[in-house]
Amino acid sequence: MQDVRLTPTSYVVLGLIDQVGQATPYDLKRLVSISVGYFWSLQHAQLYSEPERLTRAGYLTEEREEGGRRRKRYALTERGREALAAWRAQPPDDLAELREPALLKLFFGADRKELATAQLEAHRRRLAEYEAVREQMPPRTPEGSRLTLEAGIRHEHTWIAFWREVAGG
Amino acid sequence: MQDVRLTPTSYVVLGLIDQVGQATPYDLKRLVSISVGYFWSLQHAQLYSEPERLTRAGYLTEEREEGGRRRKRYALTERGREALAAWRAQPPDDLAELREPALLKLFFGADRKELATAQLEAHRRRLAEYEAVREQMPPRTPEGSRLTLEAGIRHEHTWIAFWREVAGG
DNA sequence: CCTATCATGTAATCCGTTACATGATTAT
DNA sequence: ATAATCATGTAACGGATTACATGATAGG
Repeated sequence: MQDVRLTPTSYVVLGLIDQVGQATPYDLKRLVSISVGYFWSLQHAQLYSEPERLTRAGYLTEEREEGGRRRKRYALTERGREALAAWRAQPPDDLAELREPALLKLFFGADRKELATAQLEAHRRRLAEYEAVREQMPPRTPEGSRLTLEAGIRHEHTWIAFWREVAGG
Repeated sequence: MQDVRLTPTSYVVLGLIDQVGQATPYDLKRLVSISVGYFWSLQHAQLYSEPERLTRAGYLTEEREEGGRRRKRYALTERGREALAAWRAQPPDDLAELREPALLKLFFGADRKELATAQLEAHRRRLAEYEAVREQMPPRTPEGSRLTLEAGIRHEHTWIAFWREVAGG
């Protein structure tokens, strides 16, 4: 059993498997795309390699389906559950940075009007998607989903106001 | 001369060298820390490796100081200037994701009150820093700096409002 | 039927982070 | 003087992205 560093990716995998009990990499892919993927997306290839890593380190068990596609199906071990709980209870790490490519362009002298117009449209589209998701949220959606989506929506509003001013100035 | 993919890191290096004419890795480190570093920070080691990469691909020239520390000093080539201009003119890539670790914790069931309190304090501190920078901005600061800082400040406000409600609900 | 897209997975590459180092200044 | 921090750089590692592959399903 080998030591690995637990990254945010690790906790996404652990957290999702915790929510659903067990999952194949493809299950994880779909789960990510309808949940945390809105603010923290992952490449599908990582949903194959990351569970392997976590299994090597004793956080997950792996069992292969007999016959058919012989999928690998993962579940939490006790160690995995503990790691997840410890992470949840820890004070959060450093704050995220904006890391917005468009801001880099703005900083390095791109045409403001053009840039702002393109950004405005992209953010409006994204806001519309988020709002559509919110409308269709079933009644008993967990608070975590609801709140993270809410955070996303607010940031979209902030971006829209920002780029509108940049475009208009 | 070797092909390399140009990443955001590449454009930070190209953009900064474009602004100052020429720079050593250590110059770049300081430049980043007082400019784009507020929303797009880089490890100092990358400011050694990235210019090498860019030089291998013909975007920069490298010359070594004689004597002393024999620092490497980089400057843009024509190809580098063109690449930077092309990037500036391109429509922006995909929008950034929030990728906020605290949101992951919220999503996966961390204690809302505790989490929100910690985040509130961290964001308040960061907002104060940004505002201090804004106060001390010299008169003729380029619009790019001013606007990107403004974007940062607004997002901090958004976060503060969000976490305040999460804490209060 | 044939083609496009979805489902599912592995392998290779490489950028970014972390660890390691050491000479020069500054502070006490 | 000595410790601490700044200045400056290299090397190793590993997580994340990209490329490569192929069987299944659905649409036209």
